[in-house]
Amino acid sequence: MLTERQLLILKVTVDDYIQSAQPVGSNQLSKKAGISFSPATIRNEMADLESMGFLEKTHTSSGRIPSEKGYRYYVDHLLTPRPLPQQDIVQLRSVFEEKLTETEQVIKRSAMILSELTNYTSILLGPDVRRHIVKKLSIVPLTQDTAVAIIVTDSGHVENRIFSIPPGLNPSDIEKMANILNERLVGVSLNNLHLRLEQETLTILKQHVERYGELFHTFRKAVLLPHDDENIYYGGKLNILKQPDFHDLQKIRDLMDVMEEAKHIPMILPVGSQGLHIRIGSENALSAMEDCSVITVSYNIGEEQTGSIAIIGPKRMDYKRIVSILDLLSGDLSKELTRMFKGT
Amino acid sequence: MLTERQLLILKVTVDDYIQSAQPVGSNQLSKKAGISFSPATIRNEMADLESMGFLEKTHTSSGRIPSEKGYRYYVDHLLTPRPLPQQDIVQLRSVFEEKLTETEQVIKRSAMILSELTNYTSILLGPDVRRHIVKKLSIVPLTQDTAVAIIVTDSGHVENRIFSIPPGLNPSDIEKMANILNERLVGVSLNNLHLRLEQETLTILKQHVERYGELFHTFRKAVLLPHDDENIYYGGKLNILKQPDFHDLQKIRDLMDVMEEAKHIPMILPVGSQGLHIRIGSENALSAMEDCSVITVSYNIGEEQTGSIAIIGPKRMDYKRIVSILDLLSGDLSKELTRMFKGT
DNA sequence: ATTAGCACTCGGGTACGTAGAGTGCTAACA
DNA sequence: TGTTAGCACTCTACGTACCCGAGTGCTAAT
Repeated sequence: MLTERQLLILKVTVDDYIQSAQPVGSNQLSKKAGISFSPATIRNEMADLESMGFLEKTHTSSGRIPSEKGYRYYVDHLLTPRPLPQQDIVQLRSVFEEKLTETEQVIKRSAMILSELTNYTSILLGPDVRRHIVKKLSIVPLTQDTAVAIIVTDSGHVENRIFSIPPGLNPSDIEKMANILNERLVGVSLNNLHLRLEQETLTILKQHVERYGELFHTFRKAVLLPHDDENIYYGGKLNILKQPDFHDLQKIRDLMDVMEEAKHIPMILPVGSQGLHIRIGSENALSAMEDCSVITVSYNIGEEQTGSIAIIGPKRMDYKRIVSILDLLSGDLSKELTRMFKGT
Repeated sequence: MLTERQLLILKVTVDDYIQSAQPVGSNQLSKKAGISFSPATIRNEMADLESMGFLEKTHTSSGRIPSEKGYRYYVDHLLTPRPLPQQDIVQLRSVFEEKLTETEQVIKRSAMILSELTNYTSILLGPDVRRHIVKKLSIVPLTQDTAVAIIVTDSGHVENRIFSIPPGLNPSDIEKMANILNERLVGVSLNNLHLRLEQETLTILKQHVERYGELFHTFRKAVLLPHDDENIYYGGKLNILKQPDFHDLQKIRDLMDVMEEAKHIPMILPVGSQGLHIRIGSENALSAMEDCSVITVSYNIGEEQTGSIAIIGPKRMDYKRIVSILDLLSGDLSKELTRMFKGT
C-alpha cells in the first residue's frame, strides 16, 4: 500500500528526526544521500504520508515529525538492525570481566552500563526470587526476645527477617524448631513456603515444641512478608533530564514518580513475556509515559526463571541501536547467569 | 549593632520571602501585622540592611531578598522555634506505630515520612555497620565450587557474600573452617574482622584444614569487600522538582547527580558530628549545592553508634519548621532504636 | 509523473510602548 | 532628630508590531 519511494521517505524522515530532534522539511530531506528527487516531489509524498497518518506537523508551516503510527511502521518494517560497533560490545561485555559472584551485582552493573551506553534510563528485573529453592534455613537468636531467620536459596540469594520470640520460651525449643523447619523445608521453593509451613511442619512442631503456637505465628509472619521491590535495579534515572524532548518539569516529575514506584513496574515492563517488545507512546499502559517509548527484552537463567530488561526513552528513541544492544545483552546475561548457577 | 527595628524588618522579610518566594517590597511589608511604620521608613532601613549585607536586590528597582549572610543571621539569632502542630507530630511518629523489627526498615520509612512532611529531600544514614559485633558466622555450600558466607551481627544485620571454593576440596574441611571461624570471630566487630582473620584464625586453620591457603584467600576477599553504600536511605528525591527555586534543568541535573553518588555523601552530611547543623548556600562543600541549604542532625543507638539525618532544600527553606521536625525525629529515632536493641 | 515558481503561514527574534511595583531622595512634619 | 509624604526614576512583565527564514500547498510548465 505504500510505494517504495514513500517507504524511503518515511524511513529517512524518522531516522533524521531521531537524530536531530527537529522537524524535517522537504528541502533538508532532498539533500540527504540516497534521495534523487526534488523537494516538491517530497512535499507531495509527505502530504500523502501525513494524510495516511504516518507523519505529523507541529504547526501549519513546519516540517514533519513521525506520528506514533509512523514510529510503529518504522519499527515493524523499516528497522534494519546494524551490527554494533566493536567498542560498544566491549563496554557491554565489561560486566562479565569483573568476575562478580552474585546475581545481584551482575544485574546492578548491567543496569549502570546499559544507561551509560544508551543515555536512556534502564530498569532491570532480577529473576523471580519466589521460584528459588530453599537450601538452608537458620535461626540465630539476637536478644532475649528476638531472633533472625535466615533463608539461603539455591541461587545464593539470602533472605533474612527478624522475628520476636514469645517471652520466657525455652531456648532449646527454638533450636528444635530450626531443626524441624530445616528438615522439612529444604528443597521447597519460596513460593510454596507458606503452604508447606502450615501443612507439614505445623503438626510436627506441635509434637516437639512447647508453646509452638506463638513462636510459629511470629515466625510465619516474618518469613511471608514480601520484600518484593528489592530486585528492581535502575540505571541512569537522571538521563531523562538529558533528553531535549523533555522540558516540561511537571511531566518529568510525573514520569520519574511513576518509575520509582515499585507497584507500577509490572505496567512498564510486561513480566513473564518472552522476547523483545517495543511500546511506543500511548501504547504504554501508564499515561505518564505517553511521551516515552519502552523497549523490553527477557533473559533467563537455566530454562525457567526469567528476568526482564527495559530501556525507557523518548518516542524519538534510537530504536535500531537499542534493539541491537538489548539483543546482545539479554543473550550474554542469560549465558553468564546460567553458567554461574549451572551447578545448582 | 542592629537596632530592634532592623531586626524586626530582617525577620519579617526573611519569613515572607520563605513563604512567598517573591522579593519583598516596602509597601507589602508595611501591611504586615506587627509593622507600625511607613513604607518610607522601611525603605530607609532596608537600604541600611542591604549596605550591611543582609539583604539583596534582584535588580535595581525590585524588592529585597535575603542574602546568605541574611539567612545566616536569621537562623543564628532570629529563629524562634515554634512547637509543631499536633498533626505533624502524629504523622512523624507513625513510623514507630508500625512495629517494624528491623533498623533498616525504620530508617527507610523515616526517610519517606520526612520527605512527605517537609516537601524537601531527605537523606538518612544508618548506623555504621562496621562497628557491629559478629554474633554468628555460617558457611552454606551452594554448588561444587561456590559457597555463601553469612555473618549475623548483634544488631540483627545480616551480611552475606558468595565466594568460590577451590575445586576438589574436601567438603568437611569447609565445615571445619566454619567452626573455627565461628569460634574465633564471634564477638569481634566487623571493623576488626580482617585483623583477627589474619592474626588468629590463620595459624589455627593451618593446623586443621587441608589447602587452607586458597580457601582462606577467597573467603577473606569476599568478607572484606565493602558494601558501603547500602545504608544510605533517600526520601523524596523528586521533591527538588517541586521547588520554584529550581528551574534550571542543568542545575537540577547536577544536584541530583551529586546526591545520588554515594561518594559525595560525606561532603553533604558531616558524618560523626553531634547535634544539629545548618549549612546555607555556599557554606556547602559541593558547588552543585550552592543554591541549597542543608540541615543535618545526628541520632544514636545506645551510646556510641551514630547515624545522621539530612534535609536538603532551597536556601529559602522553612528553617523553623525543619529544625523542629528534625529535633523531634532525632530524639524519637534514638529512643526507638535504642529500645529495639537495648538487649544486645 | 515530476518539478519550478509563487503566494501564504507560522515561529522566533527584535524593537517599542505601557502599566505596575518598587526604589532613592528631598522636603515637610511632629 | 526621627519619621513620613511626595515625586522622579528604574526595571520587569506584557502586549503589539514587524520582519526574517524555513517550510508548505497549489498551479502551471516540462
